[in-house]
Amino acid sequence: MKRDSRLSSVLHALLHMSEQDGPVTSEVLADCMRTNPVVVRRTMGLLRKAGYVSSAKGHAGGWTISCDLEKLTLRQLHEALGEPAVFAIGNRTETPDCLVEQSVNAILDETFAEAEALLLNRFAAITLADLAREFTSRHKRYREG
Amino acid sequence: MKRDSRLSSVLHALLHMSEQDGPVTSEVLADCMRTNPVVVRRTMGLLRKAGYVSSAKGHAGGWTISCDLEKLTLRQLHEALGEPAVFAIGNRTETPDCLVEQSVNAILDETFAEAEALLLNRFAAITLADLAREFTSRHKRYREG
DNA sequence: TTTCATGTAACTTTAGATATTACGATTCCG
DNA sequence: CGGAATCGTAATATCTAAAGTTACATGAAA
Repeated sequence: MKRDSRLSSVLHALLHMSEQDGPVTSEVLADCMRTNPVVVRRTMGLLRKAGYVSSAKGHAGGWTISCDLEKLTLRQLHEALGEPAVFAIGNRTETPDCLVEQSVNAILDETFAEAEALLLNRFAAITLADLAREFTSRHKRYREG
Repeated sequence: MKRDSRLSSVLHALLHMSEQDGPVTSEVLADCMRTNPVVVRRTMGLLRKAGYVSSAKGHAGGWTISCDLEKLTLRQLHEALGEPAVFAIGNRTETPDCLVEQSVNAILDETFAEAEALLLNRFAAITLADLAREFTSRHKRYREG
């Protein structure tokens, strides 16, 4: 399976936007993320629907953050992206007739659910502002050698 | 992405084998798992390399469990399968030049690593014998209505 | 009214899992 | 021995979901 990298993408985009005064165009974001403007619009469009960014057409148009980065969490972004499947491992059949397979599914489902809950809780505890601070300190270390 | 369902498959296969006296052929396993005998051989072959099952050719050949199910854990099976990627979500680029993306990757990697560690610890705590008992009680409930 | 943007549908490409085909090697039975 | 049963495995095809691309419509600003 190809991995879904949209969460990673939007984090990258939001941080770049947060360092910018005016709106940032899809083309600029696409360039810095080495992808296509249409892909950027598609993905950022989901964040717009959730109210985290806004977009403007025409001259001096582009994307702008429209929420408080101290309050925006990775979990909210994951939800805005439609809560894509977290795991690349799963059951062969979701509703098997075979009782053996039902037992296997039951145990695996329970285990994956626990791990997913942990992940989502961690996501809920990380704000974009946290990420911005992590970047600032990384950038400082980089400048200092 | 298509999810990797081999762990689920081998658990299913091993439980069926454990209820059988003699060896079980790839064809029988394939039938009950609704897949192809070649797929069964390919996957079971990995367990054979790890020493958990053995295979015999010719008449009355097939697959046999060659370890103690009380000691065989889901984690060992996951390892025998080559430790496939656990997550369907990931970084856009693994070694980005962009410092912003490096920060994003660092935080995501850390978070995914925690969730993966939890999952693997849970896997290490579940034996095939546990699964067999879960099946027995499920089967009992089923027979009783 | 031209240019710069987004919005979005339709289609193509790509990566990875799974399935299939084909054939070789080995073992057992008669 | 000869044939059927069975695994071993390489090569190829299929399927699925993510990502990329093309095309064109819409709207805003100079």
